[in-house]
Parts: sequence; structure tokens; C-alpha cells
Amino acid sequence: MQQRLAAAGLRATHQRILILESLLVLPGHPTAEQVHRQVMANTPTVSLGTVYKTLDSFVEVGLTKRVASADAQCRRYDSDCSEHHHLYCTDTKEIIDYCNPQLDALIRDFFAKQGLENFQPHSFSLHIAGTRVS
Amino acid sequence: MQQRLAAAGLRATHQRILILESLLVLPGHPTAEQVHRQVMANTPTVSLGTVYKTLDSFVEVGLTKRVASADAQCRRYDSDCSEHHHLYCTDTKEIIDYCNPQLDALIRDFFAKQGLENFQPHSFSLHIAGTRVS
DNA sequence: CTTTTGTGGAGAATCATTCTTACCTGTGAC
DNA sequence: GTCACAGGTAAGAATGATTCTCCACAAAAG
Ligand SMILES: [Mn+2]
Ligand SMILES: [Mn+2]
Ligand SMILES: [Zn+2]
Ligand SMILES: [Zn+2]
Repeated sequence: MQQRLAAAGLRATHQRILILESLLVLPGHPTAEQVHRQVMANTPTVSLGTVYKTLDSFVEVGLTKRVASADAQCRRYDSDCSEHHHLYCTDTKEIIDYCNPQLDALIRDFFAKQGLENFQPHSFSLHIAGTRVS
Repeated sequence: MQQRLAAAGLRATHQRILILESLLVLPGHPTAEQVHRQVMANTPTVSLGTVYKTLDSFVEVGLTKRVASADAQCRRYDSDCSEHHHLYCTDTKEIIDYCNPQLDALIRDFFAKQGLENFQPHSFSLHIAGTRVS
């Protein structure tokens, strides 16, 4: 953890290490509140404000990403910073990770050939809305 | 407008017609607040709460969509309900429409052949993050 | 050791969104 | 026409996520 924080240019404080560990250990796409609960299980003195501020700085330096969502009432964070896609279940509101290098290649090739007007793309993420089955 | 509302199963009240017209006339991906301002220009008695509730019911019946975004502090609405994609400018925070039937076909074909495990997709939307150029 | 700078905690403040409640409006029955 | 009823709306309060302010503390620098 210390190394990751240092590499990102952040001082490795106790709180930051805890918050980063909590983020990594939580499955799915946790909210700041969920990260806070996880942090509190270990050290009950860390404040929710610190979790918010720290997650923001993590996003800024690329240690985590925010998950895009259409109807979210609160932000969700993704500890997986590699390019991947998401399945949005319209029934359960779950956001499920979807990783497919073939798809990545397909999209990259598409835009390599036929570029965008007045726009330099940096990353692609496909949002697949639908329903979970059996 | 009346017909659209009726077809969607909503009574065509004065306020709903106004809100739908305002949504259609506003460029880009307006917030509820922006829709409210547009509505107020015509009829200054419509309340912001009504705009929120009405936009929600429009989303429910498919007259509009919410735009997914990672760091939004408020919801944005899209009067264009056809499947299309979005460019997210990380500099200006603009969300720009991107429509490309070839891309749609590519994605549809990809998932037609090689389906998803335990998930029935209904719609696809590609989020392209990057920066606007000249 | 002293100064400077960064970081964190507590709680207030802000802002988008939702809820409550009472009033109004259109509709159909009679 | 009157009446009853259902749905829709305005106003403002309430909620809840997020941000800010301010002060104490810790860590680095000199
Ligand atoms: Mn908490
Ligand atoms: Mn307003
Ligand atoms: Zn993810
Ligand atoms: Zn759009």
C-alpha cells in the first residue's frame, strides 16, 4: 500500500492505507459510506469526511475510478482501474463488471481506423443495460 | 405533444406539455433545474418539484432517459431516446452525443455471436472519455 | 528546536432530490 | 347543472450525499 500511495504521489498516512485497503477488499462498486463502514471495522476513529476527501484524491491520482451510472443517488467507486465494461441490471440495479479483451480490441480497432471528429479518445467503457437471468 | 403523452399513457396536462417541450428545445443534456428555467420562461408558476416528478415519470414511460455520468453532482436528461453514445470531455466536463450506426451494428453483432453469461442485454451505450480538440 | 506544510476530525453548510400536505382541476355519474 | 372522485400540482419541509470550515495535530524542512 505504502508503495502504491507513494508512487501516486500521496503521503502514506495510516488513514489512507486503511481506506485503500478497504476499497480493495470490498467486492463490487462500493459507496463512500460502505468504505467508511469497512474502515470503521478496523479503526473506528476515521471520519466519513476523511473517506470522502481521500477517495476524491485517489480518483485524482488514478488509484480508483468513479463508476458512471444513470440514476445513482450516490457515487460508487471502482478499485479496478483497468479498462473494463459494466452490466447494469435494470431489475436489481446491480452493476456487474464485464471484462472482454476481444471487445476492447474490436472497439480500439474501430476508432483507430475511423477516428472521431474534434475529439481525442483516451478510454472506452461499454454500458450494457439489461436483466440478469437464472 | 398531447399525442406523445397520451401514447405513453400520461394525461396531457398543461405542465407536462410544457416540460416535454422544454426538454426537447434545450440542447445537450439539461438538468432538472435547466428544464425548470426553460419552463419558467413560458409559465412562471410551475414548481421545481413538479419538474422533478414529471421528468421521473417521463423516464418511467420512456419519453426521456437519464444520462449516465461518473462524477455528476446532479442528474442530466436526454430527450433523444434512440440508442446512441456519448463523448465525455475530461477537460470541459461536456457530454457530447455520438451517433454511429456502424458502431451499433458492430457491437450488436459481437454480442449476437458471443452472448453474455447469465445476462440478457437490452441496450448498449459506449462511453468515450477523452478531450475535445480544436 | 522552530518553522512550515500537510493531514485529519467534528460538525456546519450546501445542494439535489424527495416527501408531505392541502388545494385544485378535469371527468364522469347522476 | 351538482356531486364525488381521481389524479395532478404548489409550497415548503425533510432527507441524504457531499463539501466546506476551522482548528488541532503530525510530519517534514531548515
Ligand atoms: Mn458512517
Ligand atoms: Mn428554479
Ligand atoms: Zn468495475
Ligand atoms: Zn445523448
